[in-house]
Amino acid sequence: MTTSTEPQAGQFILDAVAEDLNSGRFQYVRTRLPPEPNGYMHIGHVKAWWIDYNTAKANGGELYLRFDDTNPAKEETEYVEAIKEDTRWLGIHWARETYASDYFGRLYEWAVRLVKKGLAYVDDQSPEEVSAARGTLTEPGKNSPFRDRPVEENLGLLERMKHGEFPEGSRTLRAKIDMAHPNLVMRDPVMYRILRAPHHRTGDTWNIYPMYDWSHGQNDSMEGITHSLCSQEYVIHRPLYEWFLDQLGEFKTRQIEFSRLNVTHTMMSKRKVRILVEKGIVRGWDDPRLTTLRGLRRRGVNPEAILEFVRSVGETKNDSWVDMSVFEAVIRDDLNRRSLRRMGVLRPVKLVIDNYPENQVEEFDAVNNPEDASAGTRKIPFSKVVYIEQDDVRETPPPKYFRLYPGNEVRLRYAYLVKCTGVVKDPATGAVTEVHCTYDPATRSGDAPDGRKVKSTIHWVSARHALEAEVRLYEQLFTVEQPDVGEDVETILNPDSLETLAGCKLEPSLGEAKPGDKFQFERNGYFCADPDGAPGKPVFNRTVTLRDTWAKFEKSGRGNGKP
RNA sequence: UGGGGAUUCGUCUAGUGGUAGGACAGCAGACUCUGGAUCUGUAUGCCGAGGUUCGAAUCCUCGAUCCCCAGCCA
Repeated sequence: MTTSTEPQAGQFILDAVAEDLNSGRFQYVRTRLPPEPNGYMHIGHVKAWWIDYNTAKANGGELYLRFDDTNPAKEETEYVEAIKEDTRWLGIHWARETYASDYFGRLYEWAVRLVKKGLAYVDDQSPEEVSAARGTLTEPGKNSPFRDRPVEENLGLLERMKHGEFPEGSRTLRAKIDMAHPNLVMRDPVMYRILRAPHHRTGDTWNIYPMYDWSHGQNDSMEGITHSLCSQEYVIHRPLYEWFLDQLGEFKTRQIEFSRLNVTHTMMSKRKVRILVEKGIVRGWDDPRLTTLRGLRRRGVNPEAILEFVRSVGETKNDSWVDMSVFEAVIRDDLNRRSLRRMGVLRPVKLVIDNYPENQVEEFDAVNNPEDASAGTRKIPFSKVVYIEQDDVRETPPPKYFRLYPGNEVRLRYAYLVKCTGVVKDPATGAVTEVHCTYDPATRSGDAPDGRKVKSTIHWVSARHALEAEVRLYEQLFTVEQPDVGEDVETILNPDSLETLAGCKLEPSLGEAKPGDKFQFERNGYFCADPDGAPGKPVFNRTVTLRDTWAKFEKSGRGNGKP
């Protein structure tokens, strides 16, 4: 990315890491991506992943990909593969792929050490009893009646829990810390619970599984992770992670927190995206209206743009909502530089050039990418009847409208100047069904010999050469800036988030587009071929529109003749 | 009401005792065979009140507001 060399916003993590290196606390840097394989990645994850990746890379360190698979009831191999694929697509490379479950055996030994030190105990209370005894935000909790069980008894019970002798939920192993601690996380947190679900990697080996709070920090320590970078919600867990490692006397990772990414008009949580998928509000986890990585990919967003976006919003501890327009601006910038230009008419109306020879066909050279001379040129065919956008014609033009209307002359891009001579309307609806014009043969791909100028250039596709296509236009899924998906999702959905256009007319070369190929349809926006298309029958997704000052002008009310 | 985190243009974000800067969004204009891109100009901000200081977004005091925590989720 051209902008990557600019000064970065939010460097406090890099500063902290540099401090640790200078002070000698660590001699190297190692970070980790800690996904739970229970769903697909979204753009919110990318911020965390970029920070982990960049922090390691900037310090000549390495990045581990560690799947947090401590809850077999929710996790599946399918998601492991999907996360790896998405991560590769992003261009993030990991040095090692590990799993929390790789350490189940060693973690159990560490737990036994804590039991032997009298710092953990088996609790026979039911989940309800544990909850009731936890106290509240303002009142201390009560000690479990099993809290002072002798070490030998705890050891025996823990062993029997592991061997599957007790039903789910009947017992837990808890750290013995302080039931009156003002930080609720420290009130004898559960370390192991009994779970009978088969694990996607360890099968039926285990009957007890570690809680995240018991597993995560220990895994970091075992892997020699120097910096555990995570979101703000884990600030209150840090004292617990440090307590475990202090009691164990093991390698101590430094945890640094930052705020998670929120983007307006979209929603990040896996749980809530699942609701949208299950309710059929979107067509799947890869619906182009979603900000999942698969959705963004299908929509036509390049991974480089996603990374540039999360880089550019910086890293702080502030709660924040980044405006979707910032993301769109980054997407446009990326696509503008690399997309091939093509002509595509989305809402076609026929333009008949009355003085053009009936069966004549000409070819014009068109520039593939004005931002990149090496992209070259192509030929586009021209004939007597072409399609133009309905929006490029008005029978009676509003103020400042420079396109086609009776008596006005415009340029057909790369072709001739044409002057509108009249429109044909459907008598029933009053809609313009055909437009007539005459062309000036002396203006072929150049200025008029008499030096006259036109104020507008419009795109077109030759009718007899046109390729028919379906085009899907997307807008924001939600009408509110900060959507919260609950039972009333319907009330905040944008009814126009998807508009499917059939019978769009594209220049013939687009027939060869393969799924994922991206183009700028001139004057319309950026489009990406969808896997639903077939050879000769393409389907395109609109990734993002071009900036459209005319649309803005018209929408503001100043372009429609109103004062 | 316990503990913890946070607060700089509309939105993100720099600034760490010496002219509050950038990006996006907005507005105005230039240029243009994409009303795109590009370029120029412009308005808007330090949560509040005291204090320290020649000088405070920055240091101190008091207050306000928002967010997180009462899963055998991560």
